[in-house]
Amino acid sequence: MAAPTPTSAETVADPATPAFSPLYQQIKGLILQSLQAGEWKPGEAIPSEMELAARFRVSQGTVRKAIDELAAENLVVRRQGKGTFVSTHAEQHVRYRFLKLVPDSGAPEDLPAERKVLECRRTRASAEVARALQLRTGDPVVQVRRILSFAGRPTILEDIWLPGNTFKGLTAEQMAGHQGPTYALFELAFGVRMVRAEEKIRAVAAEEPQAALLALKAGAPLLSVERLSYTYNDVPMELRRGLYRTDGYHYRNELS
Amino acid sequence: MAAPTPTSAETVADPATPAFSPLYQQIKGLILQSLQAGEWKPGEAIPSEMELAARFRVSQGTVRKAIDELAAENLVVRRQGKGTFVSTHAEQHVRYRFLKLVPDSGAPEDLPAERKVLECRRTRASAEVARALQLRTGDPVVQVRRILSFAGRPTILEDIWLPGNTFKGLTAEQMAGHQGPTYALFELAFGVRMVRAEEKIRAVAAEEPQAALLALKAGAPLLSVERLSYTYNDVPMELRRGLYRTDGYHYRNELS
DNA sequence: CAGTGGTCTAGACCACCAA
DNA sequence: TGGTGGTCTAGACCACTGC
Repeated sequence: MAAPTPTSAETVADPATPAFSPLYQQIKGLILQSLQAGEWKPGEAIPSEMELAARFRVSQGTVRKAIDELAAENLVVRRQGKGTFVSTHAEQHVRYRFLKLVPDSGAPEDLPAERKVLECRRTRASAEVARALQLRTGDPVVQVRRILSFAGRPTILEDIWLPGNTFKGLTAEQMAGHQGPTYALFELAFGVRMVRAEEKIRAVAAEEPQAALLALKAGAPLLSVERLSYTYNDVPMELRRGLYRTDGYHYRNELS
Repeated sequence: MAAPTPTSAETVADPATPAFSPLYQQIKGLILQSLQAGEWKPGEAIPSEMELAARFRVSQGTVRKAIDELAAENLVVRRQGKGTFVSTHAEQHVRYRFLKLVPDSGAPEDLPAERKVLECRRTRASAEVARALQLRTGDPVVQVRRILSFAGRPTILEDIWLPGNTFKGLTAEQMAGHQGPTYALFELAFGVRMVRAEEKIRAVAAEEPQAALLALKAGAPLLSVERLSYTYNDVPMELRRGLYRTDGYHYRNELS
């Protein structure tokens, strides 16, 4: 910008933005819009800081601070000398970004989670599922039930609910056959990027239908992990309820 | 610094720092040293950015970036118009910084955790405890066992192990009688600030001695939360093993 | 080598807070 | 009112990457 009025909103390229907030926040918002509009696909590079600075008519430092925040939220990844890239669940250095279950014996290793899809069908949202996914009760949803095995042993029994409209046409074959994390499949096949998630964790006793699937006796303690995943703009896009065996594995968390 | 050699280490005030890293990282290290040396106590303000810039002979922007990182790690808290303050577990806006158990029914509320100390004694480190706390087997440790009750119901049974030398003289009366979080007591009485922690979470079945203390039948599922807390410099200072009831409460976690 | 992100500076001004 | 953190700029140089 030419005139020294850094805090005024109107100086920004896109006049539709009404916010009165720091310039870098507005820039962040604009980049975010391009991100969710799909202007740059997951794994691709976004324009360089200089380009963005020119596009938005602000200094490089301001763009930099905007991207800093996006990087802190794991929406983009910076690579020195190369550029800034849209985050993706594929080719993530940590194979499973949202899975915090690790073997008791040190390193997460490769965890070549074998997937077995038990069920994948269109159904209607229960009241509980509807509330979580911000749908109406009875709206179409896709439900998937599967078992993940580590080192040949069934370890996680998972139920997944997805909004039926967005995930129209998801098949058991896709869920079973794809490479890499399931969230990578969602990116490629449905253009849905899970950006953050909240988990509610409880200890529960295995009940009979599930216990058998995990090769356990009824009553055995299991970790119940209920995960609600969000895309951009805090839109919930997936509800997951996992039952984790924690003999030999544990859920690892870092606090600060 | 006068000459434009920003990346060289020797230009920094304290010549003892050998690192070859960005200037702001070195500054961060120096502030960190003052922090752990107790130059500023928890809750107190650290010098202003301008003062620190003058002390270290760098620009305000460089100090700023150093403090940014410290703030991101929750070691200090910035308050616009007032200053930057050393973090403390007392007067934390979230009463319990490391406790992620919340009631199923929405708001964390006040959670007036009633504490009942069952045991507080000096003993010797088992192999397992010694390994976690980086002591030798048989070294003196203080062990505390207590029950936390929420809304009058015993909910958490906790065993705590602390290095005996640092926590010499910790009494059951202190553990029971202090105001606010236990970590605030540790700051005040022993000058130990817990800065980050790692947790390993498992589902276990309640065994007999513990089940009774939590008013449960043996075999009931419990969340086992093993927490290793660190002070500055990644020195482990506390091992905690909690058994959480998760009927009515859950462990809440955010992923990104 | 050119292009990218990363660091550092110096100076201006803003927003907030307390006396 | 003066001091604090917060924002923004413009320009210089460094470190890494790939051609």
